[in-house]
Amino acid sequence: MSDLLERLRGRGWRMTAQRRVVAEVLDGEHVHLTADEVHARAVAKLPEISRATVYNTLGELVSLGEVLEVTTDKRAKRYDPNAHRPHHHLVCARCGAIRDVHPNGNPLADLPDSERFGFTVSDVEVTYRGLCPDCAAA
Amino acid sequence: MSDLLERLRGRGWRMTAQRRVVAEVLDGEHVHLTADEVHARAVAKLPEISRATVYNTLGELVSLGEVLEVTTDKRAKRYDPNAHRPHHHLVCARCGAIRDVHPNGNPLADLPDSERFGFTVSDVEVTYRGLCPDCAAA
DNA sequence: CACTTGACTTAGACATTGTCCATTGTAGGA
DNA sequence: TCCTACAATGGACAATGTCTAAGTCAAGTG
Repeated sequence: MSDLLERLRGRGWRMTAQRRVVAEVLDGEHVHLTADEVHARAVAKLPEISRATVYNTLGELVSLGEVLEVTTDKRAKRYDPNAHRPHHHLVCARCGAIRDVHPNGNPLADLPDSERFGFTVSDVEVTYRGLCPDCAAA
Repeated sequence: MSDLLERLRGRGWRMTAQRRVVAEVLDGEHVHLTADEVHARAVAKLPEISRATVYNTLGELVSLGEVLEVTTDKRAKRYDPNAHRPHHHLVCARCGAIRDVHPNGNPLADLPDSERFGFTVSDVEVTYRGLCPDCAAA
């Protein structure tokens, strides 16, 4: 177990069995799960956990900055527990596989003031698209 | 009217009243509409057009490369008629306003081979997030 | 340790967005 | 004009996410 639970407790998070389970699911597998996948794994550990609680908890973890929301495709949002190491994503256009990638350079610096329209720009999200080796072969 | 309809006809697109209306809606307003907003505007011009047809037509326009799908938020996909000038997006995290932006550099070149995992990378989508002037003031 | 309080959880109804299918209509060529 | 394949319709269905009212429980207090 990581220090995720410790950090949350330190922030005054009320610790419940449900929240612990959700945090454990995210912490245990470094893949990009949908909310429903998180729920399915949580149910395996705590059968009576409800969908609403999973959604609530995920939303809170996102607000706290412990987890990132990734919306690569039209379907469900995915949750990325790797929030403390900035990174971007590479998505297979056919099968939807997702890899974390670390491009060179800083895209934030590439947006000149003249293109900011007065916005306070705080974040960039880069999604590379292509075909994974398996789909390219097929 | 632009040459969008001409291009489509030239590609062997069967021209129907419904498709013309959808194309006109996208062509007329250079904003980023959701599928439902497109449908609403289409209904204003052709009351009996169905939702399924709008979805089908939008999907075809995307396949043809005449329109881009943008998924900036958790909600609906948006459709960007500005498919022929490559650009990226700047989104207000609070109100969802979207602007087209043209950053310097080429993010595709910033992804080293060692970070491509054998993928055939063909496209990049960059989404800047922040607060628009109105939301920053509030 | 028991009490108290307000935050947390639950179940399920509801909302939104998108897809599918069988039927009906029609564009465009012969 | 007539045919035929392609397109449109509308309504059911699916997937994802949100909300609410009522019950439950973590954690601080005495």
